Amino acid sequence: MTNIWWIRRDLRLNDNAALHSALEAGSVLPVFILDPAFENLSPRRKSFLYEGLSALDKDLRKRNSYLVIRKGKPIDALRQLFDEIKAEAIHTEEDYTPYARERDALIQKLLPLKLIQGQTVHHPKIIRKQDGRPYTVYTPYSKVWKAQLSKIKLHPAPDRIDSPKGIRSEPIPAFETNPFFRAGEAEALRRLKKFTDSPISNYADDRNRMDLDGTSALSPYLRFGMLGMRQAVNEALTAQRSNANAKGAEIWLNELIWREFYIQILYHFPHVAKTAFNPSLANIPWRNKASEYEAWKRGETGVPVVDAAMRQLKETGWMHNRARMIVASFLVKDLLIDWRWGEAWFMQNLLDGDLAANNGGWQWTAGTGTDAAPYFRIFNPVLQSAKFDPNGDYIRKWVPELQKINAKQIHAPWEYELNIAGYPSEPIVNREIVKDRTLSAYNISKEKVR
DNA sequence: TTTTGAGTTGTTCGA
DNA sequence: GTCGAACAACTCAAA
Repeated sequence: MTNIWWIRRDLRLNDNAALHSALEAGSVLPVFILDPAFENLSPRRKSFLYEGLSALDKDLRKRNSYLVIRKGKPIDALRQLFDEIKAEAIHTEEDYTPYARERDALIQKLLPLKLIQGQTVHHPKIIRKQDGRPYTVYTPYSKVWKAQLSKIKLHPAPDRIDSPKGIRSEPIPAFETNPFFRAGEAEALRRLKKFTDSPISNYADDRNRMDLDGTSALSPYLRFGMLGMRQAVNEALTAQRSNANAKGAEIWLNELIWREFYIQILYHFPHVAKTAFNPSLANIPWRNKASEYEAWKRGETGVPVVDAAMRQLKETGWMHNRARMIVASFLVKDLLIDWRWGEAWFMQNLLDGDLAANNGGWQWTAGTGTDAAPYFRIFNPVLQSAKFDPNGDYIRKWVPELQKINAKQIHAPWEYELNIAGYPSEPIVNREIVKDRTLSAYNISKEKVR
């Protein structure tokens, strides 16, 4: 009997729990469904997915199998396919977003759908406080997460996958290769090795430097499961045992745990997808000036580090983590634009756009999220720029208009009478008014609830 | 129930 | 240039 391996966010053969489960049951048909819900993703992001599917198909063909693509609502496509091949069951990696949970619950009523845990190390419902409620603070959560970690034994990629022949498949949609991020499992593993070979040793310091390749840049691969979370954690644990890498590995492991923390937050508090986690900050009177939002999206705010980061996003589909915080703080605190506007833009454009992590990050910056937002957490983009891009190399790379500006002047060119062709002479907002304006808007929301 | 210690990622100011 | 303190008040988690 044939079992369907329904691929969603696990485009890999190594350590794939759903594939493993399907293989134990018999012959396996790998299936990916092009859901109309993908339509509003950026072309770059869709390309990353399609290239990933193409890479997966090639890997499957080396193992006597192939990828079947179907289009439409998953429930319809699966019922059709299920009848067509007289399948025994559908095995799939459990996904925890509200959309996925609703979709899968509906399908489970009609078809034998087996949800296999694999997206996270710990299932989001496992880690709880003594009183049984989920954690809402990262540090105690992470301690328990680590304490409950047992030895990770990875499932190797299967040598051979036997699949029924000749099942109809849609073609993989055309895609453009992204020179900054090639998709696929082989590329993910290459990057993982490259990162743990070297940058991880300086990760503690360099991960914040926008001008260096100090981060793992694995997020797009983790997002689509071209690399599994367990594989990444396993590497972090291995690196922790080496003297040179121990500190960096510990910090990297914590970053990985942040991923699971936010997956868990979304799982237990699905309202965060729509509104503030903290109810007292759900009624901030945003300014929401559309022209400023557009300038932010285009990278034309007149603040070099913000513009560089926004252009990096547009050109590559990825943004350095430090830069994400800076542009988010600028949109929310300096322009007083609803964090959900920024969240939506990131979601559309980031290759790694993931509801849980993206929402968690935005709510954190906005101060509406799980940790209490100290009033003083308003980033000064000029200071951040000077600190984390000291020579201005990151800015020059993405904002060609500033190519000739020196390291001293590049962070705040408006302070020098430079007259730069094609670049705003002043930032779109005067920072002197920002702090008061933002704090009073936040206080209005707090008072409404009180 | 009460108490206690702690909480990712900053900025500004003055010594 | 460097350093430490102040910036508020609140909620969470555990004892």
